[in-house]
Amino acid sequence: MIIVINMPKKPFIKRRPGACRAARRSSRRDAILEALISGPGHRNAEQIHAAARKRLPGIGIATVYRALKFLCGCGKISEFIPADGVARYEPAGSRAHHDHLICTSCGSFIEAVDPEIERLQGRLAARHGFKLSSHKLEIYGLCPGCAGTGAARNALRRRTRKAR
Amino acid sequence: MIIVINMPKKPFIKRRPGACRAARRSSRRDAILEALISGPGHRNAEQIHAAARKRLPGIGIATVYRALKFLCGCGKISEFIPADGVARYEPAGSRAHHDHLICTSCGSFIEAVDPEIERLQGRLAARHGFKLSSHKLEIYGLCPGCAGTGAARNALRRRTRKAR
DNA sequence: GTTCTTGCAAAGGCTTTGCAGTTCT
DNA sequence: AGAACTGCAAAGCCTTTGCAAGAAC
Repeated sequence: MIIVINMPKKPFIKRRPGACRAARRSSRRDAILEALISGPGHRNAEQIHAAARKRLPGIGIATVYRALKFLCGCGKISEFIPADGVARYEPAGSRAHHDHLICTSCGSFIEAVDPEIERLQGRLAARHGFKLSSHKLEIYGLCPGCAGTGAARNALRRRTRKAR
Repeated sequence: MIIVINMPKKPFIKRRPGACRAARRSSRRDAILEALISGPGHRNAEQIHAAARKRLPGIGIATVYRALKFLCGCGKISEFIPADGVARYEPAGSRAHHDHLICTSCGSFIEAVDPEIERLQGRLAARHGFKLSSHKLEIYGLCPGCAGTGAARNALRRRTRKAR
């Protein structure tokens, strides 16, 4: 698979006249971004490292961390840090913004979004004089699979139907 | 200041018949909880350690971490982990649930809550078959003080007035 | 006396950084 | 050639854990 990566051709950070800090194309970053795009979302640095290693066996973990930071800075990927404190990454742009439903039993993530909540967040920020730039909503609970008894599942199903 | 701490008198975790794991009263936990209650919210373990040290100079950082975990388990305090990955703590119960507006410039936290957002979160969870147990909403942006130019501040003020 | 708590130091997990060599422009 | 990128190992940070000593019940 070939992925158009569209790295910045122009310097993306200027520090001082002498040091231009132009970003260069690099096979490692390509491999990392490819690995990120072609695999499942919500993976941590270690998992992305493992995936990138399949493409470029010698790639080091430090390079992965540096690339992830770089790609975040470029806006090509986005970082998200759940309650366990371990950063997860996912491609940005390719998918719309979403929040996360996180199962406290099996650890799985579900992506979800509610336009009305999004809107109300803006209102809440404005109400406190905040200039909103981003937000993170994480909902913890039990996923349908872990919710337990059949009774509980049925109750859930009923509520779900109603909400839709 | 004297604070009624109301530690569990009964065992709060049972492991096996022999080992009862009853929680015992301890001056360290008292000091840590007092420090937490009497100071500002949203402090990390290190800051709480410093505050507790003023009451009990010899107290160790490990004890602080253990006490914070214990107090979370008791439900006396609540933990919250923002995007920097460093846990913050605040007394629970004394104040209602709230979300956080976090300034990306000066790092300050503002507590806020929107009942409608709370309600919609329940709906969103139900829609995906999730049995909601808790949630975390963090809104990142610029606080009024950091919002920059007077023009930006005025714009904010205008929007704020409107939202109210 | 048994069980829980504590301080210290060591270790743990995740992430960043220093450095010397390599690659890109 | 100059500047950025890389791998490795070491260090950093926050947090947890092992252990022997102390305190509570």
